[in-house]
Amino acid sequence: MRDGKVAGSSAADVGEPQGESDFGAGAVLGLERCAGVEADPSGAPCPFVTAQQLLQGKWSILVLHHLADGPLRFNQLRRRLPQLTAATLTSQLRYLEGHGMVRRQIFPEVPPRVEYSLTDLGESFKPVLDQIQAWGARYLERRQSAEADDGRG
Amino acid sequence: MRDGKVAGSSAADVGEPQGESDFGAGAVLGLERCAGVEADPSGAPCPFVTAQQLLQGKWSILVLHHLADGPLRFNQLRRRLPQLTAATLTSQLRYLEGHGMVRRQIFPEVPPRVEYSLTDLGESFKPVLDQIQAWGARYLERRQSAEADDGRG
DNA sequence: CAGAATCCGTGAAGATACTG
DNA sequence: CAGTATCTTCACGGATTCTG
Repeated sequence: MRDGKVAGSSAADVGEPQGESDFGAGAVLGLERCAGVEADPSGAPCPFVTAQQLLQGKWSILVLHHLADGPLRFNQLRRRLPQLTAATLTSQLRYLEGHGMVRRQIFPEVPPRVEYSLTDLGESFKPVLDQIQAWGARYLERRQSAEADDGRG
Repeated sequence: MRDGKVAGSSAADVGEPQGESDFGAGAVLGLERCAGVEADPSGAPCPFVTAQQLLQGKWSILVLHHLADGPLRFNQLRRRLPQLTAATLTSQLRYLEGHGMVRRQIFPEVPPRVEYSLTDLGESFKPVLDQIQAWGARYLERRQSAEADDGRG
């Protein structure tokens, strides 16, 4: 659904760069019961399912990563993710915003300006990004080794 | 493609629970150039793109998480992920195996038995899972707070 | 500059039935 | 038990067009 019409729901539409009311918009991840994870039979939702739903997308990690460097404007993000079209970027941004990961600040200037930044919850995602980067590097190293050792049947 | 016919390609088909040749099967993530990430203009592939491609799926994280607890048989995994059909699980497993994350050991016993476990590379993913869990928990906490504070518009 | 609306292609995931 | 094969669906993401 995140692709359809949302029509300016949250308070970020008023036109002032406030910084609160990031969360609690009602749009939360569809937290299933972890599909039977044994780690927490108390009935609590599974963090992994939660994370999976957020990271499911093709760009979520990338967007969050770029935003982790600091606030960015719409087209700045586009520049960093050339393969991402405006429509998709908007969807991703709205999705992340709806989940309290990203904050949207509108500056009512003459040239319209909108800045995206990580919320507190989004900031808390940084360690994940950090580990992901570390793992990715390891993966790439392994790949190098595999290439160097390629053809040894 | 990971959904189509693979017809026993890797060496894990021979019938003995060996433990090498996990990697280097040739099937590696399509490492793009990070879509213009400024963090590494040297031309190296982006770890985030790599990770994103692996985590793209709907179940990858869950499967890896369960496997992180220790080796599991096919139906053990199915039991832990009831919503996952056999076909999809097979695809996921093959996908992860092809990327060197998961090892498949076939025990040529009378009741057919196959065990899945994390490879060394898969083990190296554990920190990511750990951080994901930590973040997920934080997200859920935030959600609780938001619910408790709901309606304050 | 920033975003909305719409249509469309792809492919991952699900259901079902069959195999060894 | 541990898959495999096929069909179908549908959400994701892309291209295009239009607005303020």
